[in-house]
Amino acid sequence: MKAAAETNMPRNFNFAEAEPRLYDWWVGNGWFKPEAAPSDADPFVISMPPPNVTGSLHIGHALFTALEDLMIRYERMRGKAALWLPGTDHAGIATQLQVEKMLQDEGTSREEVGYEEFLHRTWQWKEEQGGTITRQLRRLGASCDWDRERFTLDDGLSEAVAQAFVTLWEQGLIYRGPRLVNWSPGLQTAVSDLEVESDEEEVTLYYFKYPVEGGEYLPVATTRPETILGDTAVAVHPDDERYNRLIGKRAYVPILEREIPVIGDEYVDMEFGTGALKVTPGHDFNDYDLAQKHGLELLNILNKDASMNANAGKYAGLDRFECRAQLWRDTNEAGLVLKTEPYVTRIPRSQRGGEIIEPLMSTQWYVRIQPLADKAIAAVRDGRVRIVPERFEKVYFHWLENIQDWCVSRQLWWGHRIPAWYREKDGDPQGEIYVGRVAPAGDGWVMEQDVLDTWFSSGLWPFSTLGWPRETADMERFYPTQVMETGHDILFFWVARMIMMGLWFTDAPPFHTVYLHGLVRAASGRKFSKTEGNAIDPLTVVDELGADPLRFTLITSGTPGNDCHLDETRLDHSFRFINKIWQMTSFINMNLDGELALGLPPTKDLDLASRWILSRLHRLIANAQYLFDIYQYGEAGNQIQAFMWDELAPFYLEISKQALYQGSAESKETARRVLVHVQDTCLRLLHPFMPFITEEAWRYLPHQGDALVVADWPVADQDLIDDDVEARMRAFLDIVREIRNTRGEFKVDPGRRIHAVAHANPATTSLAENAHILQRLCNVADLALIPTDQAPPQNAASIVVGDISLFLPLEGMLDLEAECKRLADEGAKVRQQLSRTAAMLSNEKFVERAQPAVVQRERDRLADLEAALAQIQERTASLCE
RNA sequence: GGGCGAUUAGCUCAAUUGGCAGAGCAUCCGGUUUACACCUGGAAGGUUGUAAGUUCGAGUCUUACAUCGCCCA
Repeated sequence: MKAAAETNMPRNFNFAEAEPRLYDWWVGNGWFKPEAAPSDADPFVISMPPPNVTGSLHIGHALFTALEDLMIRYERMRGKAALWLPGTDHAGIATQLQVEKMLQDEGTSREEVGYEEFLHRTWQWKEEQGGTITRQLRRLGASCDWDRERFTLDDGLSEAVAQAFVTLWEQGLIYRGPRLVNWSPGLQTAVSDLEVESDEEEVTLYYFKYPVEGGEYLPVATTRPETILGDTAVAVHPDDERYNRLIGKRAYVPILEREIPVIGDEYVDMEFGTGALKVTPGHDFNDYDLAQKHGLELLNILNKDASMNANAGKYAGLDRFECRAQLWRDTNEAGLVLKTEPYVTRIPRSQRGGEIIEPLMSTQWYVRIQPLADKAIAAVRDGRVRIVPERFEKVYFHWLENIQDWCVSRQLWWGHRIPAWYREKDGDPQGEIYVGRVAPAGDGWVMEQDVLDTWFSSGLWPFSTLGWPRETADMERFYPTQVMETGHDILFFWVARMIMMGLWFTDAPPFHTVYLHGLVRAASGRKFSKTEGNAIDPLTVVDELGADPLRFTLITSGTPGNDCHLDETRLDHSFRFINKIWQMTSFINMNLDGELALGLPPTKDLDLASRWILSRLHRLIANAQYLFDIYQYGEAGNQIQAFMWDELAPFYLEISKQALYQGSAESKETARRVLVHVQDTCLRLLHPFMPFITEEAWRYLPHQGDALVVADWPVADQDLIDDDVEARMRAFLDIVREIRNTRGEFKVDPGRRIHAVAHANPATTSLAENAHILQRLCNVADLALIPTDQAPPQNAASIVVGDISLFLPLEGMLDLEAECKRLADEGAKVRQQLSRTAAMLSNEKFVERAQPAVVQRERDRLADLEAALAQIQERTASLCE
């Protein structure tokens, strides 16, 4: 099989021109679709964790895109029917806020325009603005099957959500009822535990007297004085001798003078604060539990906007913080204030918006999650689902084992409306509840206003996107999927819920592997944020450097699961690597001559350097494969880069010039075939990392097949891996480095050709046969072999590497004194290494217990060092004594 | 309070079952030799956070401690 490459390769890679062109070409040929593979190919599926439809690309998106695209492109090249299914989620709160802001700018509001119009406007917004992020993913080269793109509010996915909800209801796993929830006063909706972030903040701790009957009082401390108004008990520890005589007596809520009991409970920590605890069951989760236990009254003092309600007496109507200030002044006037002091505690804030969340009684829908969690625990426990890195399994177990029922209702308009209807019964407008896919027959039914948590639909994503609950061909072929790749920060939000829902509804784990990446931070270690101005904008990088450097840098900058501090200088380096790849390809391309036979010549026809580079290459393939198998993509990328930049380019390409410029027709042909094989293989290995440059460069190498994107992934040929060849070549390259150093030391003009002389032995003979290596790499014109009994030239520098000893006649340049010092230094270095190696080998336990290969390696080294030392000593004797 | 991670060159990070600690950037010295100045030859830079332990051998395994970060309560 022969093939010719395209000619007239441009001097540089024009990424700005090539990236969109190649992307359209790939899409146009349908190569991103699983149907591009044979119909009997094994599927490999990743469902993209759907980015927020309101979002625009940030560095975290770029990282997940780089990683998922890498996996997909790799498996595609391995012949799988690769499907990367993209989409976005409707992001209930975020989207609603976006549209509400728009309405506000127009001088109107959600309430004013009404439900129907609001939804209309939101869909309109989604159609116009919602494609931003997916357009941006394309710029990164994401090889998604866009024909299968989904949105969580699509008809099909909405059907899946309704189906799931109704099923859970029928199974008795959904209930509705009044509970204390995390309430967002600004958004006026309940949010789940996961959407609340509690960080330590400096606040004030207020100490005051709680009046108790008989003129006594209990000292109590609180960070939220306004909640005093909702107190329904004061608690002390039964063993607390300071206070326990007061248990059973009546206390009086300050200002309101409402009567409440003093109770005893071991829950109270005697050491903490004053040792007495005010109990506010309506606005504190712990107090709520305590109240349940003691049958205490539950009092709500807040309106939905966190202003005080009628239960707050004269404070009704005040904002919660105004009330706090006012009440404290009044308490002071009443002579009940003890003191205030600064205090650090965790304040619950909304993940979106940052306002302080209030525990508030309200009626919500809940999923009884434990049965689902149990299945999800078992699936990871028994290995049906594997989490990479493994340590996150502990985090996963801990969360699922302590999981609370999931509040799934949200008081929003944008989202999946809960498929429930109410009808008046016995005077209660919600006396009768119906849950089902369609409205119940009969009059008087009113549909539930609340929508479901966005994450409820995300949990169904791996299968709802494939058509579930319908039995579609995609569902049949592509489910379960293979890998879920996402950030470790959303292990609970997405991954755990997907596993729970997947197991529950499809009886299969939705994927067999969870790969978690870390967070990308600025080099300073701070989290990226626009306000701090330390954000690296991926689109700016793509504009300036192209998508490939960004992708390569992101993947090679860290290790799985660990956060990484992105260093911008690495972006420049990756950019230069791309130029390097281009120039290497260009060199090969310009040395082609029409059609070239593909594949390698027989090994016996290859010279040492060619066998060396092929051995190195196939060792690299084997290493890369190993690293891919254990998800160490970053290290694989670094190794490929190191091979190309540090071995292929500076050594083999240079050496091959001998054949290309001065060789026979056969040796030219051989060199071309080796070069093309090596470069072609490197481009294949790099394609999942850097799709654009590799695809474009590949056109300029003779090849078979339509495109690199659908070319075969390299497989290591063990027969080409040759330890002896590598060892010999390594010695020769050491010689080269020594000669370069020596030339530098004696200030030999780099352009000046020099000669070398050596005593003939098998090693030097081999080197003499490969003298073109010395010519090309250190400008040594020839290597003359002399009989061992002939004295070497005196005015010469000595190069000693193992059993090879070379003399460089440097008449007029050699400084005898300097040369003797050099020899002495060299001798000292060798002696030092020699003593270290000798010490190891004289350790009986080492020889006895270390792996034989390790011992042998040390023995070989000892022999080499001894030979080198002998040469140095001999030379020193003849030259310097 | 519980759990997890990190601590390696000035900075950002690597290091495949334990086997002579590496790279990029920065620094210093040198090169416009026909693939590449988006290049290239060389140099310097380390008690791998501390202290013990296991082992012939520890950045890697064990224990304790310190500092930083994250998650959960």
